[in-house]
Amino acid sequence: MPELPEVETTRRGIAPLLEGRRLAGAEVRCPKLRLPLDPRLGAKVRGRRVLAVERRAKYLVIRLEGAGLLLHLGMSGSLRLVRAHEAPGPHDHVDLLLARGERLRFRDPRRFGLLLLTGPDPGGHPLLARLGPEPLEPGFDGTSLRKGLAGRSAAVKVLLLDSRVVAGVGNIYACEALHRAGIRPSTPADRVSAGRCQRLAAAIRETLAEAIVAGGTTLRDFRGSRGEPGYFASQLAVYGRAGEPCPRCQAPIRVTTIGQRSTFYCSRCQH
DNA sequence: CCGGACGCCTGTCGGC
DNA sequence: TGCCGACAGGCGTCCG
Repeated sequence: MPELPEVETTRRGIAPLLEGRRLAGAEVRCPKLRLPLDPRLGAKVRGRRVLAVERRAKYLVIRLEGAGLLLHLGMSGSLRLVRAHEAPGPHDHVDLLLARGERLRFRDPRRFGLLLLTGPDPGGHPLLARLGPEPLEPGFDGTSLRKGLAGRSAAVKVLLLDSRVVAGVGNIYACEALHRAGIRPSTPADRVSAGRCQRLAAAIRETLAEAIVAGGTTLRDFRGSRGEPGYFASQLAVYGRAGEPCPRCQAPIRVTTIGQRSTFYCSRCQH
C-alpha cells in the first residue's frame, strides 16, 4: 500500500514524537512479518535514545544510540502513536514503548511489512544497498533516469517500479507520473527519448511532492500517525479510474495489466 | 544480466 | 444472504 508519499507522511508524523526520546522497550505480539521479528527486540532497544527518523525509498530508517531500526510498511502497514490503555487489534503486531505510557503501534494486516534491529547505521543495511536514486533528491533527473532505462526492453512502467532505477515509486504513482508525462506505460524503456525522460523525471517529482502535501493517498486503509487519511486520491488522474474521462482530454481511462500489475492510462493523450 | 512468474498474508468486493 | 474467486498500495526469489 504505502508508497513514498505515504511513508514520508508517516515519517513526518512520527519524527517529532520520537526524536530525542528514549525507548522503554518493545512489545512483540506477532513476530511473523516478512522477516521474523527479534523476540528480544524490547531488551535490545530499551534505554536507547532516538536520534533521527529518516526515510530511504519506502523504508523508515530509525537511528538510535548504538543501534538502529529498519521499518517497512509493506502493502498494508501503518504506524500510530497510541496510549498504553488502548487495546491492540488483531493486526497490531508490535509496539515500540516510550515513556509516559505512549507507544508507537505497528499494524499490518497482510504482514508483508518488516521491522529489523540493525547496528548503529541502519542506512548501511543490505536491504538498502541496491536502491537507486531518491526521486526528490537532486541526484535524480532526466539524465539519471535515462541511464536506468538504457538497454532495457521491458515496459517503462515496469522499470519505474524497480527500486534500483528509482526508489520509492509504486503502482499508483508510476501510473500517475506516466499520465502526467504523456507516456504510454507499455513503451519499451529504451525507446523513451532523452526529452521525454526529462519530462518523466519531472512528472515523478511533481506527482510525489503533491501527494506528500496532500498527506498521501488513502484508497482503503492508509492512515497517518494520528489516524488521519491522505487526501491525494481525489487528485488521481488515472489510477483506479477505469472508464472515467481523462481529466486532460476526456477520453475514457483504460486499464490493462503490465508486469502483473493493474495499469491505468489514457490511450488518447499517452503515446 | 534480463524478463517473467510466483509466493508471501489477510481483507474486501463483485458476481452468481 | 452466502459463497467463491479475483484482486489489492510491495518485494524477494526462482526459473528459463
